[in-house]
Amino acid sequence: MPSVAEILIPLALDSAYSYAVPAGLTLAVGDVVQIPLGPRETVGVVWGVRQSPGGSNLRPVTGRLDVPPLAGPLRELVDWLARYTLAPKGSALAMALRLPDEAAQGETVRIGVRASGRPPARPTAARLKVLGVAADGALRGKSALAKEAGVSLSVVDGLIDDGALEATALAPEPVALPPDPDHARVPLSEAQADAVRDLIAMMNPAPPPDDRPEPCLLNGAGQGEAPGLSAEGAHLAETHPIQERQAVAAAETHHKLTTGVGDETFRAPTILLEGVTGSGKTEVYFEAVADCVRRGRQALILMPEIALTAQFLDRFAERFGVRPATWHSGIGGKRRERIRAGVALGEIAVVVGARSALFLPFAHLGIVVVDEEHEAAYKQEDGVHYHARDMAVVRGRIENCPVVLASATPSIETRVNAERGRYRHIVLPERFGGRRLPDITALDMRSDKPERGSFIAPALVAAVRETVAAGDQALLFLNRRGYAPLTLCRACGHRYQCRNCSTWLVEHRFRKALVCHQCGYAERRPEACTECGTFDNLTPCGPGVERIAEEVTALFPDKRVIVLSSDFPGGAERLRAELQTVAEGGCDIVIGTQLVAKGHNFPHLTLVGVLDADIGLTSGDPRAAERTFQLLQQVTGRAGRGEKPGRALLQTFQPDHPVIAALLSGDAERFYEEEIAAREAAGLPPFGRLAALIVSAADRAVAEAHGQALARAAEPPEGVMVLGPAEAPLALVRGRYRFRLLVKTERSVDLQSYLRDWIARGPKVRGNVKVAIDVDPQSFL
DNA sequence: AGCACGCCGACT
DNA sequence: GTCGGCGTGCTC
Repeated sequence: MPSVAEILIPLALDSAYSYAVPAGLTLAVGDVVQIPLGPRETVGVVWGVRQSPGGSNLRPVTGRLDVPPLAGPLRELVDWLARYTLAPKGSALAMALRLPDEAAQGETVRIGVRASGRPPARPTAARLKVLGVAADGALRGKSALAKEAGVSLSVVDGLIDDGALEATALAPEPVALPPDPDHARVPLSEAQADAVRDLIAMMNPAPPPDDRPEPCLLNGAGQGEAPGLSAEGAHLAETHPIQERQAVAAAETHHKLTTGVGDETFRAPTILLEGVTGSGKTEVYFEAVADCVRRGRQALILMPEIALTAQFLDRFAERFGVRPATWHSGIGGKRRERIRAGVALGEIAVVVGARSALFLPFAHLGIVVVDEEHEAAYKQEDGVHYHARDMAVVRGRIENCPVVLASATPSIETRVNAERGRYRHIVLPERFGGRRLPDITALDMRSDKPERGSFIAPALVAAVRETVAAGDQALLFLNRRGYAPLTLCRACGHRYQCRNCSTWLVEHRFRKALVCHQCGYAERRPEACTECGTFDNLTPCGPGVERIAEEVTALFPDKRVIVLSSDFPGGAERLRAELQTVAEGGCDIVIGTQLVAKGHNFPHLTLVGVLDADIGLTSGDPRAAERTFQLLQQVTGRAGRGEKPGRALLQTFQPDHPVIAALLSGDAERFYEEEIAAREAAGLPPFGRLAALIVSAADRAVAEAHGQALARAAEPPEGVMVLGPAEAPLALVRGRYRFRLLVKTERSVDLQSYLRDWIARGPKVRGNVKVAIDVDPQSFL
C-alpha cells in the first residue's frame, strides 16, 4: 500500500499537507523533507505517515534532507505553541526550523596573521608593538593581534600590505568547546552553597515521597485553566496515534539511558531562584548547569537579548574554562546550522541564548535556566506572540527537565506560582560577601523643589557633588530618551504629535529633530510653529536624558559625563565601548535610561539618583506598578557593588505610593503582598487574564474602521471586559497601523475559544486587514 | 513566504 | 494603448 506523508510546512498554514511518499523512500515522523509547493520547492517536516489504499493523485515528496530530524519533544512544543497562541501550526514550526537563508550563507571568513619574518618598510612605534607580539610566530586573529598589541586594526592591515605579516584564512571558529564542569571552583558564600545544594536536590530524582511539586504548565495562566499536557497528549493521540506514541516511547527510553534513573514518577520541577541584586544567583545556577553537564545532559541558559554580553560569557568561561555556544537572532548562515546540528547531536553541552534558542533541537536537555525571568524582552511581539519564559516552562515539562527561573525581582506570576507551590522557591536573601544593599531615600519634590528651569533637586545635586569629590561614580537615572518628551507652542498651544501614532513627538536636540518613539517618524524641529507661524515660541516640556546632561554639564563643568541610551550616536558597538568605559571608572557622572539598569556592573558606582521615580506609575498599563518596582529596584541595586556601600535618592511626588514606599523601606515582600492582593481583587494576571486582538492594516482609516467594527461585534460573556478602540492607542509598526483591543477576563473563561468566536462572528475582513491574537500582552502600545 | 492573477493610475 | 503598483488568494 502506498504511504502518504502529512507534511507541515513552515508557512502561515494551519494544517499539514499530504504528499505521496515515493517508492524507495522511507519517512519517519520528524524527518525534514523537500517538497514541491505550487511552482517551487520548499522544506517541511513530516508530521505523520499513514498507509493509504487509493493510489493517489498527490504530488510526491522530493526527498529527505540531510539534517537532524525534529525530535518528538520539539514537535510537541510546536503543537503546543500553535495551540496556545492561536497561531497557524506552520508559523509555530517556522520558529524551530529556521534554516539558513541561501543568500545569507557564507560565514564571515576570519583572517589569521603571523609574522612573515620580513621587516616592515617603515617601522613605526605602533608597528613594532604589533611585531613584538607576533614575534612568537603563532597564528592569531587580526583583531586579537591588534588588541593584544594595543593598536588599531589599521596598523595590522598596514603590516599585511607591507608584507611583514602574512595572512591566511583561519578555520572557522569552533562553535563551542566542551565546557568543563570542574574547571574552576569559585568560592561560594554559605547562603549560595545552601542554595546550590537545594537546587541540585530538587533537580534530580529520588525526592522524599511527599515532597513532590504539583506539575504546573504555564507560568502566566490562572489555576486550572492552562491547557494541560494531558489534553494535548489526547489531541495528539487522535491525530497521529502510532507515530506519536512511538516517538514518546523512544524519548522516554532515551531519557532513562542518559540519566540512568528512569524514575517514571519523577516530575522535574520549575524552580524560582530569587536573590537580591549582587547575591550571586549566577554562580548558583552555574553549579546546577555543571551538575547537569556532569550527567551528560545539555543545558540552555536563556537571557534577554541585551544581557547577552561579553561580560557574561567571560564569567561563564571563568567557571567552565571555555565560552559557551551562543544563539541569538543575529547568528546566521552556516554558523547557525552548525550550532543546530551540534545541539541535535548532543555535541554542544551548553547554549546561552536569547528567546529563540528555546526552539533549538536539543538531543537530551537537562536544564533550562531563564535568567532575569521578569524581563519583558522575553515577550515576542510580532509573528507568533509568545512568552519565552512560559514556553521554557512548557518545554521543561515536555522534556521532563528542570527549569530554573532566576531574578532579583520576579514577575508577579512567577511569585504567585512559587507561593502556591506550583514552582519550588529558593531565596538568596543577602548580598555576596556581606555587602549591604544601598540605602534608599526619597526626595519629596513637593517640598524639595529643584530651582526654576531645572530638574535635579538641590539635595541630589549635593549628593552628586559629594560623590564625585570622593572620586566615586554617580548615576542619574531617567527613563526618557531625548531632550524633552513634549513640545508646545506658547502662542497657540499646539502640541506636536506623531501623524501616525497616538504619541507626542520627543525633541532630540542633538539630532535637531522631533521624533516619535513609537514608529520612528521624525521631522526637523521647526523654527516657527507649524500651526500659527509664530517664531521662536516653541517650548520643550519636561526632561529627557539630553536635557539632564545639559544641566549636569552646567553644574559640573570639569567632570566627565556620559549619556547612555539605546539611541546612542554611533550604534550598539560604541555603546558597548561606553559601558566598558563606565565600568572601568573612566567617567564621573552617568546619565542613563533603563538600559543602565540591565546586565552591566559598574563597580565604581556609589550613588544612584532617580530623577522621576513616578514615571510609568500612571500609564494605565495593568502591569505599571510591577514594572516600576522592578526597574527601580534593579537600577538602585547598581549602587555600591564594589567596596563602598551605595545609596540611592528617589525624586518623587508620591512618596506614599505603595511602589515607592516599598522601595524606600527595602521591603520587597510588602510590595509583592500588596500587588498580588490588588491583582487578585481586579481579576488581573495571574488571577485573570489579559489578551489583545491586534488589528492591523496598511491604511490608517481601514485599521481604525475595522478596529471599531470588531469592538462593536464583541459580545463579551459574563466576566469579560473589552476595551474599545477609544482606549486602544494607535501605533505604526513596521509599516502597518495597529490597534490593540484589550480583553480582560476572569479566571474561568476559556479565552482562546472566546477570541476565535469573536473574530469568526466579527465583520468579514475586507481590505488588507489582519487580526492577530496576543494571548497575554505585556504592554498596551 | 512566494508567486500569479487582476484591477486601477500615469507614461514611453 | 501598455507598464506596474499592490491587494488577494493559493499552494497537498
